[in-house]
Parts: sequence; structure tokens; C-alpha cells
Amino acid sequence: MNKGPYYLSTAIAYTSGKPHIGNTYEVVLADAICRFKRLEGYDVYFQTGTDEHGQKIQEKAEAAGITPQQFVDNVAGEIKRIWDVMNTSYDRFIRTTDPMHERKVQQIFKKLYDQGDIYKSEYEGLYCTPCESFWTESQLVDGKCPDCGGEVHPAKEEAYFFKMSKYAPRLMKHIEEHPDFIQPEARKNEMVNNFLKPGLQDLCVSRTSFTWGVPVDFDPKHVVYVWIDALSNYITFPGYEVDGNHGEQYKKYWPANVHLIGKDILRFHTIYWPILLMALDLPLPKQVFGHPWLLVGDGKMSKSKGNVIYADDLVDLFGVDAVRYYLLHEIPFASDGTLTYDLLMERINSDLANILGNLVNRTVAMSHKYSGGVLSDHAVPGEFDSELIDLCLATPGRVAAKMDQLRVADAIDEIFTLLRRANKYIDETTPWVLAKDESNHARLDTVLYNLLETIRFAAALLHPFLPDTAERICKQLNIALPDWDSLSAFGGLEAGHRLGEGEILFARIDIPKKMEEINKLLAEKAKAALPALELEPQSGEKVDFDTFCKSDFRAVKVKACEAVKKSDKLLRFTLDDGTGTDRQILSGIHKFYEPEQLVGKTLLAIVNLPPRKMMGLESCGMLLSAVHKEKGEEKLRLIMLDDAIPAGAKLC
RNA sequence: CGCGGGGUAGAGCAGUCCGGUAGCUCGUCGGGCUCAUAACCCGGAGGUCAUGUGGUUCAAAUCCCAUCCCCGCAACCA
Repeated sequence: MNKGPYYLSTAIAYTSGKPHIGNTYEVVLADAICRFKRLEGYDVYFQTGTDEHGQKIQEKAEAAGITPQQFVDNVAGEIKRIWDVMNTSYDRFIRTTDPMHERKVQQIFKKLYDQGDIYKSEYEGLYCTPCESFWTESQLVDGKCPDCGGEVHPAKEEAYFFKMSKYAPRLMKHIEEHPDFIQPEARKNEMVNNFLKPGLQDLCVSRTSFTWGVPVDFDPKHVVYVWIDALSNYITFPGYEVDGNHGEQYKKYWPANVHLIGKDILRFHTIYWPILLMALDLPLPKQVFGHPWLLVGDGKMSKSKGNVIYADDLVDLFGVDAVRYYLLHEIPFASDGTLTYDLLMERINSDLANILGNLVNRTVAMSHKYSGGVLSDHAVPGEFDSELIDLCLATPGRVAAKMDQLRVADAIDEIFTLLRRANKYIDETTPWVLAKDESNHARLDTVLYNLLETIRFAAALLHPFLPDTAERICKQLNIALPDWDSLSAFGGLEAGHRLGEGEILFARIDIPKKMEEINKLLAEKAKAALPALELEPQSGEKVDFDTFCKSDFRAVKVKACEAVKKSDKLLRFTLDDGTGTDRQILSGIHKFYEPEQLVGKTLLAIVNLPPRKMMGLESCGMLLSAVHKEKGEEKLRLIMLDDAIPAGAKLC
């Protein structure tokens, strides 16, 4: 049954690097919504993709020694791969470097210019010459450039501007008349109070400071800045044409039902984008949902903190549906969620393995054991049946209601409420007791039927969230994925139907053991990320020759060497320095050498340093070593000299 | 006076808009069961809902006021 078109877009991912699990959350959320809408019978168009222009990409490509196009090709490929790893069912993966898109962006820009909404002026700001960047007063750090810390000076740059203020009252009215336009609601107030009410400034929509972008065709030293370029993807790819000869998809799907975006870019999607559409005289999207963020541990993911988690790594560890489940279920509707390995494993065990997996497993196992895996008539109703059946019939509607509000986590909860009820039903009806008495077999068959039918409902409803798992459940039931209409009545399974083989859906995880494994993996990863070899940078400071000559370097022979008591670092050397009197030197190198290795070696020492006490012992000089870092680990080797050199020989 | 979000059981959260028995999941303790992945089912303990024994009210987690604390606003960002 076709319930009409449904167009959902994600924000397009910026191709500056590999997306982490937080970036991936958005597309998984979008996927769950789209799959659910398809299940309900909507004709869904799900668009995602990449935003590939801009200064940053130009710079990164330069640094990597490749062209920007090569750079974005690589990253876009990686992003698409991760979207696929997450099993997302996008209908189209778009890229803003698509020539078709670039052509349309130029046409849109020209149209807005011709009708007077875009005008040429000057961008004034504080300019940092070495960084070639403009900054606002508020961005400065101590009045200096936040990038390089250098001086900034007021400067002007020619730029095109969009007349935002012209459309502001219309937008205000639209927001007021469409309370669902901006979700969650708290965000709406934020936008209205912070941006619309104080008055909109005209938006700078072109740049001359970099070239990796869509050129303004009538003024080629300008490139179209991100707003018009990136935002317009939502209409250009479905087939918008400036001349009104729109493509089929555009005619069918625009305006979009939902733009799903991160809460940080809400401003662009709820103010600039609607105004842009008004200027083009196009209908506005029905809803913009700014979803919360996924945090890791107690903060944002950050490469410098070393806590970045990537979706594909998690999938390797736990499987795609477990990761999808966590993302979809553990992130609240309007506030940020957190991801930790512990929490993830706890959810897998308690929800996926215990409640869902075990229910399917025990039911299918009993069916095979007691009825040879063949369904019979479910003709003997009994106590507890109606409660289970009623909940089955009520659940699809409840899930749909939550999904309409985009409350995905709550929708999943509804399904698990049903699964919990089914587990309880088993305890209430005690099939293993019924099985003991032949006269109860008809009732036993009914109980098993009710359970299997409940699982059929659950499989259908779970599919949008856990597509692989839903299919595996169906395989065990030996049925095709049930459609939405089949959930309007209890009794979809037929008598005489033969079940498939039972299979464990989610194995319980031994959390401490798995954690150990993960820590090992993380440590290896962290190590691999460190530079292979690090050398101390050379000193720029000069030392004059006379000062250098004052240092008295001598060859010394190790007569004895022992670890200093109560010190984990220090070794105590008794050295022959050629004077006839033993010289004692302490050196903090126990981490690198065992004392007995060094006895008899010829080393190099500076002997005219002032004596110094360490751990109560006097050290007269210093042994010289060569140091460097490997994979972040400090390495040290003593300077060992040819044993033919006599003790006390001076270096010069 | 920068802005915004938040403080509810050991953990994670809902409830706050629209006052009326403080709820869910996990964990924990006890019991039941044995079909099942030591799973499942039942019950208990655990909270002065950040503070002010503040205000409004018959009634406040919820509305008002004040105070304290945490988090983001630094791009590796959605």
C-alpha cells in the first residue's frame, strides 16, 4: 500500500577526514526512520552524501601532495564505505563535486543575483596575512589570530552578499505557523531569540581566498561559499532546475519531509536555507530535526584525547546490529548520549542476548523439541493469551506513533516491552509442564503458536533498526519479512508451517574478558598512530668554542655496576677514569640496561660537572647516551667506545 | 551581568510544558523456574527529585525567586 512520498535527507558529511562514530550516528538514525517509513508503506527517498568544497580541503590536499579532487575522492569513498558497513539503505549518495550540481549552483547563484537578492559588496573584518583568513572580534585569542597567534589588521575583501533581512519576517511567520518546523522545540526558541529577533545580517555567500569550490560564472575570481553550494544539494540532486523544468524525483519528493542534521548546523538549516528557498520561490521542507550528539566517555571525541571511536572498528568487535542498536536506543531524543565500551556490552547482553536472542532461541528450541518444528492449529485458548495478543496488536501503532515524532529510542522500547511480555508469557504458561502430559498437547501448540506469532510481529518491527537480525529471525521462522498489513491481525503464521533451524542471534559477551581484548587492541592502535621515529629538534642556540672546550669528556671503563637500592631508575657505576682513583657516577638508565651487562665496557663521561647527590649517593659526572623516541617510546643507548681506548683518554 | 544545556536510587535516563501516589532500564539482594545464551519470571532494598526547613498553592520534582555545582560555545565535529 502506497502512503505517498517521503523524502528524508541527512546533512552531507564534510570530506576533511574519516567520520567517527558520532558522525555515523546521523546516517544510522536516518536509516532507521527511512526503513520504518518504507515498512509502513511510504515511497521513501533517502539522500545522503558529502560536502567536498572549501578552503580546508584545499589545504589538506596540498599538505598531502595530491589534488583536491583526489583528496575528496578518497575521503568520500571512505565515508560511503562506512555508511555501507552500517548497513544504511540510502537511495542516493550525492557529492557536491558532481558537475551537474556545480552547474545548478551556478545557475541558482546567477538567478539570485539577477533578481537582486545577491549583491556585490565588501567583506570587512580582521585579517591575518600569513593565515589568509578573516576573523571576527570574538574569535580572536588575546587580540591575536587564533590559528597562528600573529597580528591581525582590519581589511576588506570583495564578496557577494545575500539579503537575508528581506525575508526574515516571512520566515518568522512560517516558524510561528508551523510549530513542528524546528525540532526539538527548545531549538526553535534558540533560533528565534538569538538570530531572528535581533535582526538578520546579510550573509556572505562568496569567497576569493581559495579556489576549491564552484566558481561564480559571471565573476570567476569568486567561488560560491558553502551555504548555497552545500545546502542546495537537497534540491539539485532530486532534479531541481532553475528554469522550472524539474526532474521527476524533484516533482515527486520536494518539499522534503525531514532534514536530519546535527544540532550545531541548525542555524543554517532553519534560517539560511529556508530563506534561500523563499528567494527561489520554492516550498520549505516540512521539518528540520537537529539531533543531539554522541559523546565518548566523559567528553567529546577528540584525536588529541585519543578517544576517537570509529564505526567500522566497533562493527568488527560487536557486529553491525549491536552497534546500530546502541546508537538508536541509547541516545535520548533531545540531549547528548554517551558511548562507552562497558555500556555497549551491557546493552548487548541484557537487551539483545537475554531479552531478544534468548526469547527467540528458547521458543524455537521448544517448538522443535515438543512439536517437531511444525506449527499446529492454535485452537485452545487459555489464560494469559489475550494479554499477549492485545499487546502484539497494539505495538505496531505505538511504535509508529513514536517514530512519527522521531523518538526512535522510545519506539525500540515499545518493541522490547512486547518481547519482555512474551518472556513472561512463557513463565506463565509453562510449556515444559504442558509437554509432560499428552492431554495438554493442543494447548501447548497454542502457546507455542502465540509465541512464534509474537516473534513474527517483533521481527517485522525490528527490521528498520536491526535489519540483519530481523532477517535471521525470519530465517528461523522460515518466513519472508512480514509486511505492515500483516501486522493488523494476529495469526499470520499458518498451521502446518515448518520452522527453520534455531540459531543464536547474539552471544552473551564475557565483559571483563572482552574488555581486556579491547584494551589490548586500543593500546596497539595508539602505538601504531605514533610516529615511528622522533628526534629532538636541533638547538638553534649557539655555544661558543671556549665554553664547549671547558667540558672535559673522558673515556671511562666500568669496574662495577649495581642497581641503587629503593630506586627503580638509578644505576651506580664505579669507573676507572685513568686517575687511579675510582670515580662514582649515578645514571638513571636502569630501564634500559641491567647492571651486569655493563661491567667492563668502555663508556664516555663528562667528568668536570659539579658533583650531585642522588638518593643519598654522590654522582661525579655524567655518562653520555644517545636518545630518541620510537612509536612514542623512549629509547636510550649508552655511548660505547672501542675497548682499545685506555681509561682516561680525553676527547677533543 | 555572555549564551545555551543540565543536576531525580550505585549507573544511565523518563517525568517538568499542562502541579495531585517518584517511574523505567541496568546493577544489587532474596525467591521461583528449568524450555533457553548462568538465561527467563516474581519480590525486596535503595531517592528529603542540587541547595535555600525560600515564595505561590489545599497540594511543588513540576510554577516563581535566589544560590551553588557540572557540561558545551576552542573544529578532530554531526
